[in-house]
Amino acid sequence: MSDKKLMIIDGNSLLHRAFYALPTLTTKEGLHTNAVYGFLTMLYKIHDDYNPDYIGVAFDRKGATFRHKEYQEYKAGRKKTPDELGMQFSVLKEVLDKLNIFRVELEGFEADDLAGTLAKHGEKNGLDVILVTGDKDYLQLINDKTKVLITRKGMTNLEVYDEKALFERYEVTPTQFIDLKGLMGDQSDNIPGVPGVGEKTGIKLLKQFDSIEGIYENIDSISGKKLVERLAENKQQAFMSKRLATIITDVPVNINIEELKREEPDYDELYNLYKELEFNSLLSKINKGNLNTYLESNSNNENNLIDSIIERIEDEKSLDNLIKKIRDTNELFFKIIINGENYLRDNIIGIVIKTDKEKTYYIDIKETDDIKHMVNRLKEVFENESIKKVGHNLKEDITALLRHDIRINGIDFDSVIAQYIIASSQSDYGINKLAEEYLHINIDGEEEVLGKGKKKKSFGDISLDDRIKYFNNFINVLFNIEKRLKEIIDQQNMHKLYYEVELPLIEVLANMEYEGFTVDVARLTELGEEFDKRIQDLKKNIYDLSGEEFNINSPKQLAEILFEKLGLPVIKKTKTGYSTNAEVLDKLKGKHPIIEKILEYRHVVKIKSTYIDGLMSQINEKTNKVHSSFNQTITTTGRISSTEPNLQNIPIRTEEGRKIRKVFISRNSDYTLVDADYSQIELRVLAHISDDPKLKEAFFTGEDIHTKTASEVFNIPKDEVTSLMRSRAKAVNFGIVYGISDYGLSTDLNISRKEARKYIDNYLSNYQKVKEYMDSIIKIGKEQGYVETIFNRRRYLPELKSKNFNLRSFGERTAMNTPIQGSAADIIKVAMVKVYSELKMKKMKSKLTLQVHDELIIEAHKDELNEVKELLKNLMENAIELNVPLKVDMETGDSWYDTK
DNA sequence: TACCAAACGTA
DNA sequence: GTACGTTTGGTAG
Repeated sequence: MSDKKLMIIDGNSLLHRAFYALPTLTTKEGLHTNAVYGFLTMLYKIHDDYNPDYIGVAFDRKGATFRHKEYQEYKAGRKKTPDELGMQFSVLKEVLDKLNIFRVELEGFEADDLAGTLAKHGEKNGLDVILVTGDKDYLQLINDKTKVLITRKGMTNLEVYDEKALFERYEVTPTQFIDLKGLMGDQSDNIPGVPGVGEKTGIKLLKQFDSIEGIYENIDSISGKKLVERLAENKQQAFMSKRLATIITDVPVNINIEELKREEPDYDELYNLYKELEFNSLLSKINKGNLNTYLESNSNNENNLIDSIIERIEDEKSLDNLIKKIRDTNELFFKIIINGENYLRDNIIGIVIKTDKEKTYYIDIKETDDIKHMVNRLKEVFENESIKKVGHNLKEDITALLRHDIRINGIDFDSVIAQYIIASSQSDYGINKLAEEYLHINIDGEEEVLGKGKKKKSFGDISLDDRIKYFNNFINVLFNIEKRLKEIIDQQNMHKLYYEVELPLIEVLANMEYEGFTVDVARLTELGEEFDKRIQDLKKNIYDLSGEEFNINSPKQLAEILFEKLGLPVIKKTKTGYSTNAEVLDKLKGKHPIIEKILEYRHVVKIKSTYIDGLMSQINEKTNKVHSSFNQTITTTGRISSTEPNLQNIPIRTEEGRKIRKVFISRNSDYTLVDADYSQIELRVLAHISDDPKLKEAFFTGEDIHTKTASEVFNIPKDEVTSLMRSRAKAVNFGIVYGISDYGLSTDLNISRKEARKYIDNYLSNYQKVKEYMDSIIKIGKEQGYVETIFNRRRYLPELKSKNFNLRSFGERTAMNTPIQGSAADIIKVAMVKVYSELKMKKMKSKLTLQVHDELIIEAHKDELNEVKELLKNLMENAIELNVPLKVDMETGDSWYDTK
């Protein structure tokens, strides 16, 4: 076995190299980090390549060294270290400290002397020494125990020098390398050497006479008159140069080699530091092991991390024992595992459970009988209110269990929902992401285990061992992050938001998904045929008018017809070509009869493809229902989103589109639909937040808000407001809610920017406290880095500090809009929770079916209709108390179309 | 196959 | 000007 390895790095040399090798890199605070980043990249690489047992980094100490005493001009004329590099030294040292890597510097000595001394220490202790530097002087330190790595450009390119490599390159021994430099000199250190002697002559002389001493002893036998003359003239200089070039290997420094022993980094602090330095690509380097390695190496720390023995539950007895244990601890961390993605459709194939830190339990479920049996045995546990349930995406587990007639009680924590309210802009809340952020470990996520895209596998497709490994990590991470997430939630005043809004909402959404929305399939089919006919007619019409057949769905082909073949004027361009959107086509109306046909075609095709065909493909054939997913963690503002199908964008604005709503019906004739929507909720929220007396007044008197706004903005009595004025005022109100800009309003209303500015100024001078709100929220957002809703839901807005005008302006608009949109979202969520609880408590048959941002739809049993209408209106209007009343309009009908 | 841009539906 | 999701065509791999 080879000897243990000591790696010594010249910190100064490598940081310099890295600085000049890499382009400028700064954090958003403006801290330069390119050299540190380059250094670390190289460090990780050589560390991986050589895996040293001991490691140390040497630095120069500012000020004079013994070399300056010998020769005042030493290193004179060197360019001053640029500030951008200078500042990075302390950063690097901080990182090294977190990495637990030994570093040394000493007054009066340079990094190479310290490195040389450490190298000798190492050799004496029987270690193989590896010196890492960008400085060729180190080559003199080579011997059979010691080699030198010299960086070339690109930082991670290294030349390895041992005695053999050195001789091949310079034809000298390591000691002769000092003599060579004494003769040649070194411009960068301002070492003079012997003028006229360069590498070639130097090597020739040393081959012949071995050393500078040898050369001068035999100076008479050297051929070349000029050369001899120069050598004689500069004898003293040559010897001095040799002394300057000699690396000191006995620096009086008291170091025990054991201090250099490789240790584990301070994971948490290192993680935070890398985050601060924005070294995101290095985060994964912090720990490459799997969870168990991490848990073992940290088993003593205060997080009280657990090991992860896995017990498979395969018989009645062990299941009984497990259930007993769960009753004892009163805590159930779990995940239901299904064979697919859809918890409403795909079957359960396993359950992973953790109830204390000792063990992970895995229940493998092979057949349908097993599901019934195993799941039913656990039913009492799941339904027991006093056993706290902790999960990761609990909506999935709730729906899966609903299918087995189990209603989970005692929901205590969901890590996905927690992380969402902590960081609503995040797009991936996978367990591996949480593991990385809170435990600083890398585990394989779902994508690593199952793949993605078309080739994505199901959990049933991978081996049981792999499945257990994944879910063992999964449940251990969940077990270990819960406390920390709860702390953050409390710290950020989001306790109420989490425990009274988001957490109870999970069950509400799960039930909405489970119940679904019934579709009148026959009617949908009929509509499809109708639309199909119209599409065919329009197609023919368009081909006739254009003189050729083309793909009307292709904006590219359509543009070619319109703007090249028919020569219509180009109104707008997209980044890939001509714009053909509805706005453009609208302006082309009247210039050619084809335009209107295309607009109509587009509209009809949209409805057919998205809302007829799209909807049709989502219907459960047995029940005629669609079960949309209501996602609680997508939007940055706190709204819910809906997918597969998206029931939140079913057409309403045109009669054509609105017809789609006729196919959304109640499950049977015992039920009917009740649709309740908040009137002007966002403007009411604005009135509340800004406390503007004029705006509030409108909501107390019940007058038409847009008419009122028009009379303010245009400074005329209300009864003189025309419909054009009202519609413009309506646009102003929208603009206010969206975070007004003259540019936006001008394009919306098709007026000049100046005119739009005038409207806005008029508005804001009438509603002064609204203006104060808009100004202050931007300021607050900039100062604290985030804005909040009335339930302290946060959205971070780094854009507010951007130097880019467009980005900063966007930040300002979202700062204005998010508290409004987000608070409205908070309010309707509270209403949903209250309505759901009320229906549940009263054991009513009516079901909450859909939410569309400011609107709730209930499928009401006809026997309960009046009660439902009353509680719905009541709970929505009194969901929370604002400075202004909340108003709800309500309609009943046999289809969604009829609830208008 | 995978991903993007354009277009368009909602609050 | 805010916040979303789906369909389509077109292109890059």
